[in-house]
Amino acid sequence: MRASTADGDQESEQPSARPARRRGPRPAGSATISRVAEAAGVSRATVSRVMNGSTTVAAELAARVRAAAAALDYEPSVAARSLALGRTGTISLVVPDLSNPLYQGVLRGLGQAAAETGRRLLVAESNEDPEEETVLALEARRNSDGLVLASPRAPDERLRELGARLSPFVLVYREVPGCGAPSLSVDNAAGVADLVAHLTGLGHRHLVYLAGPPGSAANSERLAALRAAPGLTLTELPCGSMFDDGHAAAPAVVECGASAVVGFNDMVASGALTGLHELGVRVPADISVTGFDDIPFARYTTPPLTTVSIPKNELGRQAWDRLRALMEGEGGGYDVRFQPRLLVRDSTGPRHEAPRPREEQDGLDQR
Amino acid sequence: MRASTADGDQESEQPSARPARRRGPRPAGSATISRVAEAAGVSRATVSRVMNGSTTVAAELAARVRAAAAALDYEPSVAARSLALGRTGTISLVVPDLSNPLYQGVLRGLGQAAAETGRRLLVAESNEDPEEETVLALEARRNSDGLVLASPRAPDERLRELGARLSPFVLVYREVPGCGAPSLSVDNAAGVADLVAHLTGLGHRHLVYLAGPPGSAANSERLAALRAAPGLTLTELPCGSMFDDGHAAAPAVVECGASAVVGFNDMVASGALTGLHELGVRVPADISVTGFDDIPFARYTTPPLTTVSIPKNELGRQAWDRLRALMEGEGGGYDVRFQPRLLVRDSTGPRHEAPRPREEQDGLDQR
DNA sequence: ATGAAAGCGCTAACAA
DNA sequence: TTGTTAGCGCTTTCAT
Repeated sequence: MRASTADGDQESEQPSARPARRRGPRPAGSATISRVAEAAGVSRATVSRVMNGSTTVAAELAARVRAAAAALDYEPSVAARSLALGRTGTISLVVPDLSNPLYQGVLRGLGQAAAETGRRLLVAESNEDPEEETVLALEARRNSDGLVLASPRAPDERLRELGARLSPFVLVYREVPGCGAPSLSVDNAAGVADLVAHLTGLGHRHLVYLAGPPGSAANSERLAALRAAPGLTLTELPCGSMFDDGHAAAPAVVECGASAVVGFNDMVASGALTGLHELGVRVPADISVTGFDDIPFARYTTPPLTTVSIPKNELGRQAWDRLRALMEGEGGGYDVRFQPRLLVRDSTGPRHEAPRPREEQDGLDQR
Repeated sequence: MRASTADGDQESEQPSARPARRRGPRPAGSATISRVAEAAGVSRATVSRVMNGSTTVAAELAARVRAAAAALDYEPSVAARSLALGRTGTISLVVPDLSNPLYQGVLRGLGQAAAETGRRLLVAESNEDPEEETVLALEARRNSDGLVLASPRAPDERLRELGARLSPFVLVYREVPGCGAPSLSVDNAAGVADLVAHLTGLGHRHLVYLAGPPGSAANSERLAALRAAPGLTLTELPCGSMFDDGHAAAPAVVECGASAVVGFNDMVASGALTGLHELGVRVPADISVTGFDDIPFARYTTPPLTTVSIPKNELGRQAWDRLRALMEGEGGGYDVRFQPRLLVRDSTGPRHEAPRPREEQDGLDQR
């Protein structure tokens, strides 16, 4: 009689057709440490020592063990080691959205840094659901020795109450004082200040901000910094975070009479670039455009986008450093805020005397 | 006296300064199944049954167990379960380069699909090193129950000899008959055929192909399909796979007199678009341009790029389906080749009578 | 329906 | 230097 598990019925009478589901943990009939010990005529402890590079093993024995291991294709069981050692050799990353270049950057940086010390990386994506994020974080944490969490929207409160169970972990793109994790974030205000200095240096006095999603902390910070800039006329246009949002905003941009547009991020700025182009507005001759983030795409827009570069990969690498320190019981609980770097490309230029064929050359400018 | 394990000597006399490295697997003083059993006054077996949703437990007992578990913040040890069960609940993905949209797509698709069944995903990146890829694959495989491998450059030979140790695994973007893994790939020839049909339908008879890296299988297939197209004049230009490669090729493109350019991929095509623009050549009025892959960026070039879309996410999702089938001992070892889909956007148009101000209106066209 | 007991494969005191 | 002996925390026959 066939096994009565939910198997799906194949051809009836061929007991050897399928790979015969085993029960034990070992991949195939793969060797265990005991078998190697037996084959080499030593104890399991000795095999363990050899496999872990302990120097206190006689050369002759070590050689015998290695030979036996090789002969048997022995590979230590990761699960068994994890259980005995109390650590998995894996860390995890949870992010809202893997299609976002911001998170892709930290994924790469983190992955590479962790790989250099032989750690594996578990990744999970929450699809922008903050609740899901915390659940995933917990889950991920249980499966690894440490966590890097990018959770831009989960309430501070929640993170604080979860802190203990998530630890050791580090936060990226965000600061949550009192949650028990160091945080690696970006100084948006500084980035905006650089942008503003660049733009005013080019003679621009009236800027229009293409605002990001209202819930976004990055947006709030960038907006606040913009508002705080002295001697500037600022028009704020609700926009979004996607290309199409920026594209749709183009008419309003020319309408408002600003000589430079500051996009919430590079996608929005690129969209604006395209929209402006379609409207016959020349960039940067008629109007300047800036982005934020420096996504890979930004170098290839027409014209290439002036933007503020944030060290995405570096954030990931450093997240690993911090996490490792934490896992090893070192300190390292302080926060750091990365200073972004202005990248001047071709989408910004000097403010033209008569920006565009518009009647209201109003008195907003100060010269 | 302090534990004499290799601890690194810090300040001597402050036993409580650092978090006191424990030895056991449990995160903090977290509860074990034994403690829960004790608290609930039942055996560990019963706790296990309750935690795993066995129905054969008296309601009253189950409730008591659940209460105890909750009170103690009990969370089963993943490592212990893995060891006892012989599986980890994790699968892994190894790719050459996480910054490549092709692999990002499968990462997302695979991750989401696996998450839906509660599996975790381990990812590793080889930085384009084929040798490293196989090492990572082995490594990854040992840490998980199954593997999805994108290894465009590792020799067939190597993959075949590793097959047994990698299994169960599935190959993406590649076919390696006899290696023991089903493969999910893309029908490049069909994609090219669609492209050619589209282009010839618009009157183009002379195409220029911006070739990808010589080692790339995708390039060979696309090129072969192009060569096989009847009634066409084909110019082949060595190019590459990056934006700058395409950009640099622009002069040669106009030089060769073709009325349409077929880029190896979207990056190259975008670069060509930009280069052509700089040379004052209008697209698609003067010349048509096509890409391949449909990366996110392709929608936003100017003009938006006509390209061949390959189902990147779907590849990932299906990879999961196949892998699951394999892990469960079902069949599913057959290969599938995805049919790409032509996406006509604005970078292609009818061949103009007098394409560009060039003297040699040679007799290559047939009408 | 429940419990006792035997592992899963490895590591690390401790003894020798 | 090497082996012995306990576990690490969970699952699962096998009895009851």
